[in-house]
Amino acid sequence: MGVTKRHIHSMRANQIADVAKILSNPARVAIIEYIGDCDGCLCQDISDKIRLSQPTTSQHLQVIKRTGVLKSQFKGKAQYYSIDARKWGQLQTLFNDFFELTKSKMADK
Amino acid sequence: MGVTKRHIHSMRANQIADVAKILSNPARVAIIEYIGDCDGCLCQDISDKIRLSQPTTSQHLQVIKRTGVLKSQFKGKAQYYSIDARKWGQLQTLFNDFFELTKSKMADK
DNA sequence: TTATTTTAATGTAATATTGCGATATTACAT
DNA sequence: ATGTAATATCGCAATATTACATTAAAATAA
Repeated sequence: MGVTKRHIHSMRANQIADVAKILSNPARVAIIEYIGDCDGCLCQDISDKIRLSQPTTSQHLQVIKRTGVLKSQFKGKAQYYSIDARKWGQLQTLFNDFFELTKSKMADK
Repeated sequence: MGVTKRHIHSMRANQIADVAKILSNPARVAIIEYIGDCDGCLCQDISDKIRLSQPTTSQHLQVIKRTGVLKSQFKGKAQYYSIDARKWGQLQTLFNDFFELTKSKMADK
């Protein structure tokens, strides 16, 4: 078939999967790492840095953007990307809670 | 093209992507949640619980197993799955470090 | 042995993802 | 208006993923 049956799972499971999907490609991980390094950076810079073409880089940026974790600020024709700290913290909490909950279940046994 | 260019990224970026890939499907998140609930459970039980066919469930279990986070113990014909607490802790650390590092970079700005 | 139960493997179909070239769009400068 | 630079979008080819039916294998029970 090939299509994920989202509707049969809990909202929480889908939520975690959605966030994990952002990080499930090394290019996107590298992009996030790089954006952290520079104080607002351009698509072209990111593209050069991670050594993927501009269209590919732009596409990955859109994927990350969809989750609301990316902010972008226009300065003329250029667009400076940065990470939304508040949203980033939320994702961290979501993940960490999942890891902790699973761990605490194990401790009971 | 369609194939991820792993080789152009850092080992760390690939590592994070590999772990995230496990959690990037809600069925696998649900499986991990359920395995936490029961003290060792069968493939068939998991399949019933998450409402996916036995082959599909088995396949997802293999994907999770590849990362070493799943333990399985045979008792006769049945195979009881459980989560390796030590490995689970390692994955949590990997993720949390990544989130923290990215966050700390933001704080500098 | 044979039957049953449980899990894994195989084959197949549908869909999603990845990456790029070509092109479009956007914003500014001249 | 025209040129230039930075991004985004489109369309494609290659590959990966998802899900299931069927079949095989392994272990036990009868």
